[in-house]
Amino acid sequence: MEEIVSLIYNGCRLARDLEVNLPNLANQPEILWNNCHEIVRIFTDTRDRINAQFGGGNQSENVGGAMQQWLQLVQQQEGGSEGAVMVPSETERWTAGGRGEQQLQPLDGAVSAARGATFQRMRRRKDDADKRSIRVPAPQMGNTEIPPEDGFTWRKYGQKEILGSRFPRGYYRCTHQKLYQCPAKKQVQRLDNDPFTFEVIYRGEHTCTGSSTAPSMSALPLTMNSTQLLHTSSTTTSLPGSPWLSISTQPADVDTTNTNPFVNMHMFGRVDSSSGTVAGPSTARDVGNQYYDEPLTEFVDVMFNSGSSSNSNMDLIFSTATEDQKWDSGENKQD
DNA sequence: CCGATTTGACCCTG
DNA sequence: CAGGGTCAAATCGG
Repeated sequence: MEEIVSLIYNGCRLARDLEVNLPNLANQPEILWNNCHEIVRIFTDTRDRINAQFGGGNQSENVGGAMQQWLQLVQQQEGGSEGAVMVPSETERWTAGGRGEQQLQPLDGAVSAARGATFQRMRRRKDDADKRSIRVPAPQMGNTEIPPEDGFTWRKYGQKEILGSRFPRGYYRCTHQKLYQCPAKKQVQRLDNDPFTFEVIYRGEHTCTGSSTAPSMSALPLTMNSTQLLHTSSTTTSLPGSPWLSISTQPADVDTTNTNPFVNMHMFGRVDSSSGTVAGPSTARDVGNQYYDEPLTEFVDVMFNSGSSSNSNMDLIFSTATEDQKWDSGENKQD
């Protein structure tokens, strides 16, 4: 067991080092490739060991179940210590940077007559209380054009050139809007002065997450700074949370009474409620407040939950070399 | 065939 | 009236 923990720890450390050194390695693809390979190798090895140790099969479900059991044990050992298992409700998390909710309103006749719609579309403007603005770094490898994943599936319904902005703004709504009347929407736009950063404005809250067919995972952190981000996504849909995942390998970040380094893996979120200026992509942003830790259980859910998504999350986390290559080849989908 | 994306037009807000 | 948000037809892709 300790061996596995050590492996994971090493992998995380390597990933972090790689991220820190990314700017220096940008024009040294071979080193970059080797580093990525090493990380993948470690995690693949870890997966195999976990499979061997926890229950015979080699499928990711086994890993997930066993891991969850193990984590429950760990958490029991931790006792009810503060910060260990407190799961903020989804609503609390989603409203961290703002408040209010959004309901469909009955329309007045004129609009529906013109549009043949049954409900008047919601139109709220800038000072909308329901608006949460965050900034997330764009992926620095692979396709840097796509907005980062946040664990939900979004459907794009519009794109507009914005006056004074170099980049268009994309409009997304929750894929389950129709099915569950989920009012969640988001706008994604690159920052003019920092093309490696997306500004994402969330409106409305997800009402679809309680359903068994809706994404089973709960909302992930709204944002984090670039040094905490592991970029893995190369698609625009349904990678449940992985790029938002941040694994801290620095015990100082969390409760140092933990003796198990793996227990120090948390997810961090930071709500950007300000609209401060933005530094470059590799600089820590000075806009934050309100750090909060995601509990380990939730992290594991994200990693191992085999529930709703067609993708095996385990496969995502412990991607093989072939998956790896998608990172490099998955780019250039854009206009 | 069905769901997602694109894109021009429509319409509301400031 | 300008700019921004949304609709919906056309198109794309699995």
